[in-house]
Amino acid sequence: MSNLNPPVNRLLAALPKETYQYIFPNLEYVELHQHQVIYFPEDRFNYAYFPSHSIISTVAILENGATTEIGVSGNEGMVGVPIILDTNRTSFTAIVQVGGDGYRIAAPRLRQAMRLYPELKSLLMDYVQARIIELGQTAACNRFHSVEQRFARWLLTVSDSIQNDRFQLTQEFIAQMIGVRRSGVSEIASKFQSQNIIRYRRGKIEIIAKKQLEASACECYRLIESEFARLL
Amino acid sequence: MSNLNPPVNRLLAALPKETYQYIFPNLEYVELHQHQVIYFPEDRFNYAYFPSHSIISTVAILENGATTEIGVSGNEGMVGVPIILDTNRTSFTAIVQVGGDGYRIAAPRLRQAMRLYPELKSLLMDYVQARIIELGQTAACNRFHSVEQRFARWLLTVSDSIQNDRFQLTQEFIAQMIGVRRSGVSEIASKFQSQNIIRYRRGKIEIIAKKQLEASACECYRLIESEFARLL
DNA sequence: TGTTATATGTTCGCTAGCGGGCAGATAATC
DNA sequence: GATTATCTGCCCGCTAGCGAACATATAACA
Repeated sequence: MSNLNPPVNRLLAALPKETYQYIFPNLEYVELHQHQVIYFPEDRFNYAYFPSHSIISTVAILENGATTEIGVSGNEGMVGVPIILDTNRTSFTAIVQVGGDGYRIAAPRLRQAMRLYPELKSLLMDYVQARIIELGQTAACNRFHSVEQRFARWLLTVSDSIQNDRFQLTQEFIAQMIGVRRSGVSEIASKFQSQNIIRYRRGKIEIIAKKQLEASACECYRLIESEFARLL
Repeated sequence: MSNLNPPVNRLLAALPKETYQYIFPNLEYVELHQHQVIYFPEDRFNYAYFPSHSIISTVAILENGATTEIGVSGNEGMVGVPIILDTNRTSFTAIVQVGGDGYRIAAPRLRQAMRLYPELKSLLMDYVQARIIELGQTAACNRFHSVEQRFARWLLTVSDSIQNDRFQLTQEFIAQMIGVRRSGVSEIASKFQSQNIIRYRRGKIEIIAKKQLEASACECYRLIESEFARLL
């Protein structure tokens, strides 16, 4: 499933060599399976996850069952912000969106490492700030941007996160991520396909014209993308 | 304008006495005027603000000028999360929503105090976590809940933040906060008024049936409210 | 190979909320 | 008191997206 190519985790890779070398032996390699739930609301956070070839989504689930994604963590990021903040609680759900592999580290170890290595701590704090900007922008995006814009943004984000133009995702799942009806996704997907922007077939999607997809996406894509790029 | 009654800032008041007594002399009393901008996107954060009798909103402004509130800071909270995270940057705008008074502290001093007093640091980290939950829930709320639900939620939140059932806000301003047309607010407001839930008149609003307003609000109100209550 | 489960295509009626504009009411100002 | 600015009420045509259902195509499996 996962080609064990260069990118381990770009966030960790942004650390100074010495720090990285301290951290690395503390990491445990893990396979992440699509739709696997990393944590439920109110769960304790025992581990922080650093995806390598995989994506973990953080989603909010409302009382009526409606869901929407509020954060994406690929190999440019991590899952477990509450650990960084030393709080251990959340009200969201984290679920593997694109299966693959990654690394995890026990919460106490990560905290200890943050105490020992100020660069790690400041990197992770910057990461939290980037996630906050992502969240705020997503709130506005959900309010004002069309399904087409959000779908385009989302495809681009996923593609960036795994650094691959192909991935496996059903329209049903995508619909839950952007918080719309499946048939809404279906309509836009077939539109994009007819414009030769994407190609897809039963859960396999390929982006073939990234530029045009960017033109269809809302400003949120660029803004958030640049926010994470700044970190790395 | 501001009745200098008990509540200074409930977040700070949640600190142990000794810590609070250290912090307090570092605070500068400030008047906050309605619509005053505390910071613009990309501004440096020179001060953290702790509202007393006032509310500061954090809003996202899109390229087309559309605005929506992504966080509310009354006397249960503060403005300047990036200072806590030691990052000093944001992409949002903070604006005084309800004028009154508050306290501010220079960013370096706050950081120094956080180093000296672990309780302060952990309180503020918990606060950041609460704000993150508020943000994520707001993102979902913006996606799924009706204008009526969001308006009701918003009125309740404002009322809680200043601990007062009356406040001064025009429909135009409210519309910008919840990200809808002014006439949308107008319609729901007159509906609530006819149901004897609120009373209003040219920018003065009064909640007269909080219970019923809660029934009209979405789950987000309770969830976020309990999140902040946990802190204090 | 036939059967079943899963993924996608498509349609239809419906409504919340938009954009925009105009009129009336109340405050503020001169 | 007269004038001007601000705030609210109301209305209309319009559309994006919903909910729900049904049909078809493809993959998985017995």
